[in-house]
Amino acid sequence: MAENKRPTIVDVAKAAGVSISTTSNALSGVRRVRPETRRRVLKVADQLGYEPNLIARSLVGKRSSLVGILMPDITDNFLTTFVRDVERAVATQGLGLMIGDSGNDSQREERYLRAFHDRRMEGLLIIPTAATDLGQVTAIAKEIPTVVVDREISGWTGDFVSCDHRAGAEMLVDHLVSLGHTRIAQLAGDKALSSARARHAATRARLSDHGLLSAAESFSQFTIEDAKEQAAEILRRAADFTAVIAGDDLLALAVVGVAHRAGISVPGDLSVAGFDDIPFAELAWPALTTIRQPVERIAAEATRLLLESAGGPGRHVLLQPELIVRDSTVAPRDPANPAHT
Amino acid sequence: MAENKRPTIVDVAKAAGVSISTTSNALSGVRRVRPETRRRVLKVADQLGYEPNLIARSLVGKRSSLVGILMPDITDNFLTTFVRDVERAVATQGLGLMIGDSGNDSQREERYLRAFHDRRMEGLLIIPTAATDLGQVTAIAKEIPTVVVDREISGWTGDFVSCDHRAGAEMLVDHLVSLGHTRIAQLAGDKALSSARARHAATRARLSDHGLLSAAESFSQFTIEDAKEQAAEILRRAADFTAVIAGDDLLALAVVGVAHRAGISVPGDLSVAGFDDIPFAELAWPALTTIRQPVERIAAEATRLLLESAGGPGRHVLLQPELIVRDSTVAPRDPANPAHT
DNA sequence: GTCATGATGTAAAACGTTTTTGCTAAGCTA
DNA sequence: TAGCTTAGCAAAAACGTTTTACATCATGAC
Repeated sequence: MAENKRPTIVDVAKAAGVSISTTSNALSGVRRVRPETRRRVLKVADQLGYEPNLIARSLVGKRSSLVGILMPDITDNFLTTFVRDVERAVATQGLGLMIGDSGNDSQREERYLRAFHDRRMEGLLIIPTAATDLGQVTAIAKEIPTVVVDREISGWTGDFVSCDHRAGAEMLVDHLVSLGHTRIAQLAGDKALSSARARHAATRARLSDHGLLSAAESFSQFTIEDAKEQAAEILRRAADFTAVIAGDDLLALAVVGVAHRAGISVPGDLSVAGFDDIPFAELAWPALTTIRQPVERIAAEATRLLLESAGGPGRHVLLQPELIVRDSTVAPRDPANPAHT
Repeated sequence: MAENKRPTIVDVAKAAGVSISTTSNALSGVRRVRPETRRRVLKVADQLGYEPNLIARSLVGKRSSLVGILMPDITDNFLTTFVRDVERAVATQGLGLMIGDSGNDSQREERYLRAFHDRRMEGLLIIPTAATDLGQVTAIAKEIPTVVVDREISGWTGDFVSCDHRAGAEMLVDHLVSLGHTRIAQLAGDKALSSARARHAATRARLSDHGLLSAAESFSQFTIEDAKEQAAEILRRAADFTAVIAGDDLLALAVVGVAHRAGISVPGDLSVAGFDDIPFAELAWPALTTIRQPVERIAAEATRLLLESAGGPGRHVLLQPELIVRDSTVAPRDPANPAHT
């Protein structure tokens, strides 16, 4: 099988009767070559089926043309969409995307970070966990443009882009209050995550702006098991509320499911609102009122920062979310006397 | 910033007072060096913070240590899980995963295939679309170990791994029939996809084995919009069935939603079954009866084939799915006289 | 006629590894 | 003592590009 070795640039050069450098220039167009020569080289390259070796190019150019993304769980529907949009964004720049899913394991997180470093990634997108090693990230960020997305790493001074979680939480509270709800419970997300904390705190603060208190509060991981458990828990513990604000759509859907099973109808007896606007929010029954994160813009901004790589002080980009009102939130039947008790 | 250039192996060699080759050998352990020398090299490398450049290593070793995965839509929950499991599997081999999401666009599919080829991937996993270019894939497969997953490309003679769609469909039919259903409709997936076709044909055949005919049949893309539309359509067109077998969980969930909105209760008036067992199947209300694909094993087998790369005739691996009975399927109220008409 | 200039091309260096080959000294056999 | 193996290390080739530094020649300005 010696004959089907891939042709290299020297094969092309030989066949075209010119030097390697001329071949390179003819192919890349970085320097002028005589049109006739150029045509000949191109033709020969085509005939031979020459394809430049990107690895060799990377070595000399010091550009791997690869960006890496590190995240705790790609099956989280928000992250899935984000990955898709990032991939689309970097692809238009001729870059590839290498993914690292740590599964919330800090050891694997460290391994991926090291791997990204060794592979000389051109940029890194990091969706941190609570355990993300600030020191390691900061060290790597000195050599590789790095932007942290969605959640903060405490102490991080580099680029950061995220949706305005606070604003989203406020929209949700305002929406429910305007519908007439006064007893609102909160099933917040993992309090170890800055995004979940921000939503939780903002919800609470906005409630108090309206002169209200959380009717009940609970926290949950963003996993299906825990979501179901905590949803059941909050419905059991306190029953005198007419609406639930969930930390994300997964939690909201869990609340809906558990409520139904308990004979509480949504939205009749209980309004439920989520966060993220994952694809299933629209499909679910009832369709979920939620806050839509501008995922595509987050992806676009993140890759933009990556490629511009100012090097100056950390830039913070906060993107505005949008309230999507669907069927899971309605006015309470009788605010003073909820039906499901 | 000249001082924080990354140290190379020659820096280490100089600092340790040995040759480059000795340094390389001491580091990699591929050839014996005197223990004392080895220790010195290791110590110096550590002090300097030396990290080998994987790109250079790739160039000489002709191994990119990267595998690529090409798929039509990563936001499809089945594929998301698959990607996660593949990533985990290749990571244990020290390999990275580069993703390509074609968004069902054949032009982008071709571009990705070319990019994977140029980057000298060590292996390729392909989840094809109806438009996947057999010629291109076959050509690339001559140089890069390639395995096609989940759906067939007609004419493909290489490695292939998939769940046994036929068996899954049969389980579903048997399950519904054993519950007492005799009028079963089918909302099949995209008929351009071999997997969806296989499920559809097997469902039909098994029904006929039981002496039954499809009460209604319809096809849908695996997108939310079309799913909703086709679900509504099939419920409108014919109402004399007591169960629906959907092409996947997304479609099943769409049927559930549309049915509820139309005042048809699931599973009271209508049983619904899906396929894939995506995470939401369990969370939904009612929890979805479905066929669980052995995603993790599919991922494991696919990467195994990739790395073993027999080179012989194409190997076919068919993995057995599992019936997961949940709440969305029950015995029909009155088989002869469905309640929802 | 000389000299700068621009167009075109080549040779060689560089990128950072791994691997092959060669060299030296020491140990062993006969 | 000659010959042979082996351990340990070094030198250099190789991987396939891009880029830099020259070389050549024609052109036009003065």
